[in-house]
Amino acid sequence: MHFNNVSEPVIRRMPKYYRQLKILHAEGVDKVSSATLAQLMGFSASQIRQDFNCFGGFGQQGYGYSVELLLNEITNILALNKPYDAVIVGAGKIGHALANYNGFEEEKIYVKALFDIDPKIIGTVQNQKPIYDVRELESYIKEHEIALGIITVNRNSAQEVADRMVNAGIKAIWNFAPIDVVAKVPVENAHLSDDLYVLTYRMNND
Amino acid sequence: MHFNNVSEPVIRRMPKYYRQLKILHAEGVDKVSSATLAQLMGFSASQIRQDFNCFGGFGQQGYGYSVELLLNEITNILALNKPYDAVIVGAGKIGHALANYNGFEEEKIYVKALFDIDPKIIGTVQNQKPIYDVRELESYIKEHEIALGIITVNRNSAQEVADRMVNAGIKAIWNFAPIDVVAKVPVENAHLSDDLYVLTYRMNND
DNA sequence: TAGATTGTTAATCGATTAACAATC
DNA sequence: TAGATTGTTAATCGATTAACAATC
Repeated sequence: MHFNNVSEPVIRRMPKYYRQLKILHAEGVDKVSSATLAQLMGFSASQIRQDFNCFGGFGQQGYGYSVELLLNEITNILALNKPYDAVIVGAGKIGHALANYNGFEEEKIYVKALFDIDPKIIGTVQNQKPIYDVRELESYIKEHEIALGIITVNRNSAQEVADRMVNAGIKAIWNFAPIDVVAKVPVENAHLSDDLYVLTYRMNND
Repeated sequence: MHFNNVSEPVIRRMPKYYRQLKILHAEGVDKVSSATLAQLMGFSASQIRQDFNCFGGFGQQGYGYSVELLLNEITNILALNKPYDAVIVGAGKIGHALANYNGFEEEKIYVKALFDIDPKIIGTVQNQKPIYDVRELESYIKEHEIALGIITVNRNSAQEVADRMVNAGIKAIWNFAPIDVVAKVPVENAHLSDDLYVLTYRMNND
């Protein structure tokens, strides 16, 4: 699959459709119209139809959309139909929280190992996840064909870690350090506190 | 301060300016032009000037922007010039990771307590943060005039916790449960995995 | 068939970029 | 003063919404 000319806002809405359709599917709903989905999600029906039609026509005139079929299509679009192995660099609180988040395995994203520089925790296993010396990062990524690199180190080391991940052949980076990491592979910079500042803004300006 | 008609995209860029200006300020830079900032941040100079002028004219023709003055203005706009007390409901891994995140106190956001339903941890203190019975949530919020409620429970309890927070007088909600929480106060739903799915999409479609 | 709802084109709306006069 | 850069208006671009023919 290769979709070109799909705009950023459309891509960002796809995970939201995915979540909503999983809920409908779990509830046993088997068809949904763009109008119903619009009401559930707070989008316009028109936008929903436009969005889906960026990837092909998944509906049926006069009927609507089959929840199961649409969910399958979106699963494929988001490439969540296959497993991904991941590593986390930075075995601090956030690293461990992510390592133990159950939602990942539900989507076949498997955190295989954590990496750190602290000799006190290197070599230990926490919640079935081994913690290795970060010096072994490149060889581990290569040997285990790790696709996803998760960065939970401090802001000073984040870019260096990203560079090393890319050199070792990682396919995408999810960065939680409060800095914009740059790489030639796809990157998502989480920037949690940006959302928090939007909250403080709204608390005082709404 | 009350700014109306500031569009969503502009609001979402303000934290990014804030971060960049803090860096420049820490580096001792004392003036910056929209062109320089544009280059640093990957925005257009025109957009930067438009954004700032939503809130007032902070620059000087022929000179540019004073880093310190601009940082102060944006700090005020984001209302980060005063302290906020916060509580976290859900003392699991993510709850603890957030409770111990140093970046908060840097912005005068103080996590005063965590709440949980697990009798095994209720009454304990972890990293200087007490864990209380969630039944005490409302009275604690009222008594300590807590402004910010952070939700790190599972998806089934998140909306109920949000409702209880609002009833107790909380001013804003930051939700990490994988569901859209709705409230009459400002809410940010983190939805971390949405970003992850954008990564899997891009891994396969770029 | 008639009713419903999609797929898709056209119209509108809003956000970004360009341009330039104001002015430091 | 001359050069630089803002603040702001106008032009462009892109995203959303409206409309409706196609069709199940």
